[in-house]
Amino acid sequence: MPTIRRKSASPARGKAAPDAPREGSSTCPSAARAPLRDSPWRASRERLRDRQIKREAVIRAAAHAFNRKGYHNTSLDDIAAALEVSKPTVYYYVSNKEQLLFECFVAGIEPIRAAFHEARLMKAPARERLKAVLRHYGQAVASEFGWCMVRAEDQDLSPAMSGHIKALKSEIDQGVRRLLREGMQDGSIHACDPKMTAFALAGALNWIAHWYRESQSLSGAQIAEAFISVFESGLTPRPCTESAGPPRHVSARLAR
Amino acid sequence: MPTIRRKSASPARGKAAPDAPREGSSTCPSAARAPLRDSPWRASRERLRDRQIKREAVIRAAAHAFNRKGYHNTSLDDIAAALEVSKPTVYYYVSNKEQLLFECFVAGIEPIRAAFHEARLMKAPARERLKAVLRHYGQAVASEFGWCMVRAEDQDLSPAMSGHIKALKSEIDQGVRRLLREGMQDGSIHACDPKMTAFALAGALNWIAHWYRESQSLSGAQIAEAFISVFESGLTPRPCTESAGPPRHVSARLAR
DNA sequence: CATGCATCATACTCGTGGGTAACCATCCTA
DNA sequence: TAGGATGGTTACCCACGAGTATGATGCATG
Repeated sequence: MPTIRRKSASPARGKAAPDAPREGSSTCPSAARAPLRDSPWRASRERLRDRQIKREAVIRAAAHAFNRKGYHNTSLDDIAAALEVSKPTVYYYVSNKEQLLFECFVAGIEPIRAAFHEARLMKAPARERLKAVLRHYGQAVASEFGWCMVRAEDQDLSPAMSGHIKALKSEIDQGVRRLLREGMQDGSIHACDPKMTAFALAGALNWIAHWYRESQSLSGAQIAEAFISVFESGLTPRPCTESAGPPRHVSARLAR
Repeated sequence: MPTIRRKSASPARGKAAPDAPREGSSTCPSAARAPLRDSPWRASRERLRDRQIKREAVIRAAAHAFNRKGYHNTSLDDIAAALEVSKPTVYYYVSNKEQLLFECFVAGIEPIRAAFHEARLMKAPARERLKAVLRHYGQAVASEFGWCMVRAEDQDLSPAMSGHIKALKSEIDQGVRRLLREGMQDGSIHACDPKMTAFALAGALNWIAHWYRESQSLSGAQIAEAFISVFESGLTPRPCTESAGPPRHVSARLAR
């Protein structure tokens, strides 16, 4: 009964650099570049653009599937089926499942980075800038990529990817802390421990990804607004301020 | 990530029992029942208790592994190896992997339910009762079962288990909302949307499980305290401070 | 001693799913 | 019009891990 488990020396993994289709990734530079009506390379460029579109469709399909069934419960066959193509086609656009998750993560977190950038240009007390960021943050978490952004576990990723993701997350975290500190300095934010406060804010918003479904009656923006009003005023009633604010969260204009 | 098939690394694996982390765990049904010191069934009862202890050790080991590597990245072989037994031994104490997760979940959520029970006996404004609950909540999330409690995805579980878990989670959620409403009535809590506020509170606390590791300098209780103070007073400075206490956690550290 | 139960190990089965090899179709370019 | 890039398919490989069949061991009992 020779049923010894095959322990073939080193299976497969010999192929260094499987990095298949060299993808620029995350850049769509030559979009509205120049007309060049009938250059002989026009077709080539169009193909390239097509490819990018398809690639993004793959990413979105993956995000959708992860969103519904979780990373581990989603097979690449599922994703392929959702796109009505075969599995190798998916592999034609993305090198492996891990990268798929990573791309979803980046797609989710990018708007938040943009929000920080935008806030940096605002001329307003730090609390207002923080609020602006949190608004975008909440919407990002409620977006189709929210799940991937929030639930991408480092445990599921190679050390390299995990490192990238940690760095991006840390950037966001540090940005929130910085705004908190600035707010404490310009007097627009109550004295607090920036680290813990940032954790609390981010946690509450991140958690949206666990319960929010597109079908919900509230939009991501509305939820973000509601959360912000909670954070802003806190649970304790304010004795000598206008407490006449409407109780519902829909009162975006609660700003004092 | 090939799991090395370790063999023979455990010499004379006869007895010695696993770590056996003691800990009666609050469930000693027939403890103070009757003396019967030398009943012929005494041995039998002792075996039963031993079994219970071992079973709990399995659960703890599972929680530990899930905590570190995630549910899907933990094989039952891993858990067995951590206990220095074989896989069928694990199956001897628990029927399948799903149940293992479920048990961890219950172990994590039980203290929170207890906290609600306790709070119900308190004679204090609702805000104080809520704070008491949140304190326990935060500690539970930071506990060894926190991961399982918070990250047990319904996607990973059969509909039946998923239903149980959802029910338990909903119970907690409703409890928080109720306290919020009570607080709004007795005037100890600022007017707010109880649903959204409960989501924000639970989210912030749940998220602790994502970043907290036992090794951290802060204990679960300290973190819970810090969060509570954030929620309590909010970000906006209070003009006529009725002092919600000094700024907690003086670890200001403006470095970086 | 024999019987039965409790406990645990060895050694398997088997479905699933990530990833690949090989091959095919079409269009662009030389 | 050949030859290659591009985009896609079918059919496979195979590691992994959940779960199990079978049986060994030890201990209490009758």
